[in-house]
Amino acid sequence: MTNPYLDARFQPLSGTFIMYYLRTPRDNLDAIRGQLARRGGDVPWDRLRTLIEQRRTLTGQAEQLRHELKQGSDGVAKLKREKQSADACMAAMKVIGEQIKMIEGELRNVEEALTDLNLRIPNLPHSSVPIGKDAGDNQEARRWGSPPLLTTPAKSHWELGEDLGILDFDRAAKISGARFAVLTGAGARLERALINYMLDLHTTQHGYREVLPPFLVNRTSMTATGQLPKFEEDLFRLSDEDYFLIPTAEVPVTNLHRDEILSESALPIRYAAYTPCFRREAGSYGKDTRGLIRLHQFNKVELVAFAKPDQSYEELERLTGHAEAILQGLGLHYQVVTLCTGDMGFSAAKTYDIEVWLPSQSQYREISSCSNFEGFQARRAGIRYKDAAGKKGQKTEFVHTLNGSGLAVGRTLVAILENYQQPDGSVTIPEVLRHYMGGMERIKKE
RNA sequence: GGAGAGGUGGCCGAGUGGCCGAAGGCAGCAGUUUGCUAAACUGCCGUAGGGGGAAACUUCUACCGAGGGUUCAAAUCCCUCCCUCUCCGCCA
Repeated sequence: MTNPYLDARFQPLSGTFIMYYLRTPRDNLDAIRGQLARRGGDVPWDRLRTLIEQRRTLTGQAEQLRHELKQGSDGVAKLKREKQSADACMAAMKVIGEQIKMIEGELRNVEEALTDLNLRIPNLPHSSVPIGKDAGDNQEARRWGSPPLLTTPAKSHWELGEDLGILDFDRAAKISGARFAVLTGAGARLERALINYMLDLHTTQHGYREVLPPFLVNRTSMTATGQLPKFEEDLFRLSDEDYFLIPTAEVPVTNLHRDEILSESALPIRYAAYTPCFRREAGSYGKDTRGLIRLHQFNKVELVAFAKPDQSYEELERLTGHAEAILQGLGLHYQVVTLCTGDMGFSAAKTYDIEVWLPSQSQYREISSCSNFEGFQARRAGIRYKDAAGKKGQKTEFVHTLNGSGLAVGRTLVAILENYQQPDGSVTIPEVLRHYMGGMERIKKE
């Protein structure tokens, strides 16, 4: 049995990951089982338990034998130095060596099975997360602003955009296919203005360091943040190389510190990154087929944070607030909801979604998702921290990782078109964006 | 794509089969000393897992890019892969 996630073509996941992950379930398998039951899902607990037992037994045997081998080999060296015959000892050690190989073979099989299984177990929800089975059980946390007062029936963003000549879906379909869009003229510039506005606000007002990462990443990175092994069908992958197009900047940016030990004084570390995002959208046939809401490629400014465990929930509130600040600056009405256990993503311990008001649909649509992953990604990625001074007794611990969209740029553009539409079909540009638009105040038909 | 050189602890850098978890140096930490931030000296100073101990600590195992192999014994020998650097080609 081969495990592609430990494939030697790429850096395998660190030993740290494997050991920790195997250990936790053993210590409190039942507690974890209980917590996990709240999010539904299926974990083969008996098989897990058996594998853990097997691993423990085999590891003990292997260590004992290796110890004997080491002693014996040292004995051989000593005998040879004293010009005595070591043949008997060498023969005995050869037997032990063979036993070790056998046991290590079994151990490898058990560890691969265990690793693969562990990688497919979702994160435990935080105690403050409401229990529920789907989006209907999410809880509204707060609302900001109010819907715009439109004097005419609200047009959809694709009608507005196509009428204004700034959105072109037909040509996008010709060049690429369904679920792609072309922005032109003031539309392209508005998208770029939004990216700049968001990055500028986060880097100058909110304390984030800007990052421009690769958009293609390897399998190990995808596994570390939790997209793999379970969700490969959601990703675009190159056929000739084992590279994946990132579905979010969370992947490259979180992996920035993979297999590193950060100094405690450096925390929290905050990054803001603009990247395009690529998603297969498998299984979403028929949903949001028109417009910019659900595309195979879209732009996003992502916020990523690494925090000490005792500060990560404070950080989640702060990060969510930073995403909200963008919407407030743009004057867009939104609500924040706390996702219930059944609606949360695989890797998250707690998630807030920010949903912006879309007049044409008379509903709130997700524009940001802010999550605390606690140690889930950090364990998979081997991201730890330690006191800078390296004082005695200072334990290296896993950091908590967080991230959130700040914001999804395409959907923000949608919200602006729809919320700022005028009776004549033009669109007013929010104040804060005007200097990024060369002073333009309104998008009119060209 | 072609040719070559390399990957050792936070960093630099020794180490071509056993006495090597790894010399030495730098940085860091603790302390001593000199009437000041500078210097000298001494000690400590990787990660993970298991056992023992209240703890300081101790003991076992693994790790010298990754994986496999040879051997009683591998940082050291062999194979595969990944990565980095230099030169040529190509290209933004």
